[in-house]
Amino acid sequence: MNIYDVSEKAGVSIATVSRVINGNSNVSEKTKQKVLAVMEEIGYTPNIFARGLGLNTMKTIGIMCADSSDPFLANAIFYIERELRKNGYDSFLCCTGYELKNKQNYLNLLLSKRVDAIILVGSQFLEFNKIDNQYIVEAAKEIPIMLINGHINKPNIFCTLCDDYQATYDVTNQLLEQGKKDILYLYTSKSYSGIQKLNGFKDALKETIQTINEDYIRVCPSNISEAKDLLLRIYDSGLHFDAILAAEDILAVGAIKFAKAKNIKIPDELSIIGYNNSLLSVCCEPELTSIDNHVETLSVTTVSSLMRVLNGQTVPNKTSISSDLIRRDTSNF
Amino acid sequence: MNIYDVSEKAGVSIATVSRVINGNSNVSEKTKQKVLAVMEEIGYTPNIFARGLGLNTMKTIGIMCADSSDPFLANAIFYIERELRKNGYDSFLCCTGYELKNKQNYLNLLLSKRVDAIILVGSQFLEFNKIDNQYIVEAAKEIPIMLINGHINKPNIFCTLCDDYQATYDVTNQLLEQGKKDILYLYTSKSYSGIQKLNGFKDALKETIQTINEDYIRVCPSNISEAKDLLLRIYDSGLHFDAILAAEDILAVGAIKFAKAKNIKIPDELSIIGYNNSLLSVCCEPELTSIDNHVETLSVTTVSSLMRVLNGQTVPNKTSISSDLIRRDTSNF
DNA sequence: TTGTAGGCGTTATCAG
DNA sequence: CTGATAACGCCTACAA
Repeated sequence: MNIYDVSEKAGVSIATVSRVINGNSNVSEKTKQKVLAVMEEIGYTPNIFARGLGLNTMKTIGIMCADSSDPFLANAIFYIERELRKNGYDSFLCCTGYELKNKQNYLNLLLSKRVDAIILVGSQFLEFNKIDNQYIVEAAKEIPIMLINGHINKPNIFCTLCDDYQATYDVTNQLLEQGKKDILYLYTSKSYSGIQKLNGFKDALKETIQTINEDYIRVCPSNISEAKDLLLRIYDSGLHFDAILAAEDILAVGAIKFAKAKNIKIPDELSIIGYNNSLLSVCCEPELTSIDNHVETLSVTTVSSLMRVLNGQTVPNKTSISSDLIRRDTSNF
Repeated sequence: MNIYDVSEKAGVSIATVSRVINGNSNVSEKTKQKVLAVMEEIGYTPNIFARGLGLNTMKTIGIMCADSSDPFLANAIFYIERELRKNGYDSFLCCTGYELKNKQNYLNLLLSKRVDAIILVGSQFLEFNKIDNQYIVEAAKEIPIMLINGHINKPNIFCTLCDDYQATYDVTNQLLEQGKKDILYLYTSKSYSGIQKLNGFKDALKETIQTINEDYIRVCPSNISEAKDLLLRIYDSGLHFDAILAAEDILAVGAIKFAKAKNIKIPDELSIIGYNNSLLSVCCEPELTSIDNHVETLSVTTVSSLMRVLNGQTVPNKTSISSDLIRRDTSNF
């Protein structure tokens, strides 16, 4: 079942068969049909390795994400994969986890598999320490690297991101306008977009209140009950807060659970804002006001940029998309 | 940067270099070190295509799932990918969507990529009509096919599944023992496991009540508000029910929303049971009693079976895992 | 329009 | 322990 078998059965040379396969050059309609018929008959499929060997491409894109069970990432993967396939590309998926060492290993692995490009999904790939991102810059010397929700301004790296800074900046201002005085900010990591979100919050605060009390800025693992417990502790410590801005929906759900436990009225006594507008936000009670960062648009844009890159067209280093606030029942606006 | 460059620099033949790469045969420690040093120096990486061409394997497994944004499937993918990598295998991911035609296309595509095996994740791959599954049987003539939550008894197909029948059978009995008389069953599809679940429910009912009223068995799209609306309509039509058994957590969440809307007390007036024990089940209020089908175990078992298959060991056609009921606040048990 | 032959980078089988 | 050399299956000049 290789090209020789086909050529023999069809009574032509392998070159002709190859031409037919690739819809290339000029082959007479008659021989073309004959070859096609034979291929159909013996169920021939081109060997991808042999093909790749000569062409050095497999029409395959590597996708890296920290954790495909994270709803945001899972959605992104779904859309990316779909778009890629529309363009005739397949994808290799790597779930790297959160450790730098593993991220580096997986990236090298992808490189060694000779993928045509790599998409890094999620800001988890931007380390706080710039030197730790060097491995990405190095990889970009070989193949294009696409970043979703991260930014590195280096050759052959292309970033698509949601304007997280503006999103938290705006919503914080809305909260302040409502008369909320003590906004608690909950986040899970100081990834690239984590920092953007935090800065948006801080800057809005600075403009109105001038000072920032670091007690109102808290880290928390990405887990409902941990978030609830943390808030319980903060509450019992006597710190007063009348709004919670969470960098992830799951933390906001934890906040709702906390309010239930303490019989605090949402949204009058406590407003809660989530981030990602994920399934969780309509699952909880009351339903969560959440910032929608447009995963689908982010994914589609990334892939279409990539296609342009692969076609040798020029693409900007950074493409930014604005986010929207989806109003539900945990806020007064 | 190929094997010739290395051999030249190291002053040995390519055969020796190849031996070093593969940690094969006997190479003198001295030459080995020399070769290793050169490889390091010029940053040599073996070309996977050339390797694949000779070996006709790429140490790569194809994974197919209908929709990676489905929480259950996303989790499964995460675990499978992790286990595969532990065993030195990479994975190709395909999100096929729900149409048969696409499933067939993707499977062929995977086949043409020369993957070493294919894992079909989720019972969405078992069509109601047996003939429609023939494409899977055909594929199994080429490479091993692993099924998660589906069953086909044919050569080279290996199935790992959760005992969904027993799960719904047991929980229905528990509901009946609690004195619940009118249990509404909500499901999204008559996939393989969909049928198992439904049969478990029906059989438990038959044993106790003898007759089954088909009005109590309803299809519903996998969507919170659609589930809620459907229940609202059923309720308004005057049909009485005091328990809801949902084939998916998301439908159960819709049921909770319905109860809230109508001010029905959970669990006393209405018990609700979900399925999958997903993140949703702890996100809603009250938290959902749900059947845990052990995604992780399912995934781990599948991969370890696959490894045995690839090593030529014998593996049973079917491996079944029991599920557990996770008791939370929407039931009285 | 068609065929021949060389090359892509490895691995494996022989000899030495 | 090491080195030639023949596959592996396809693509693509170049020739006819």
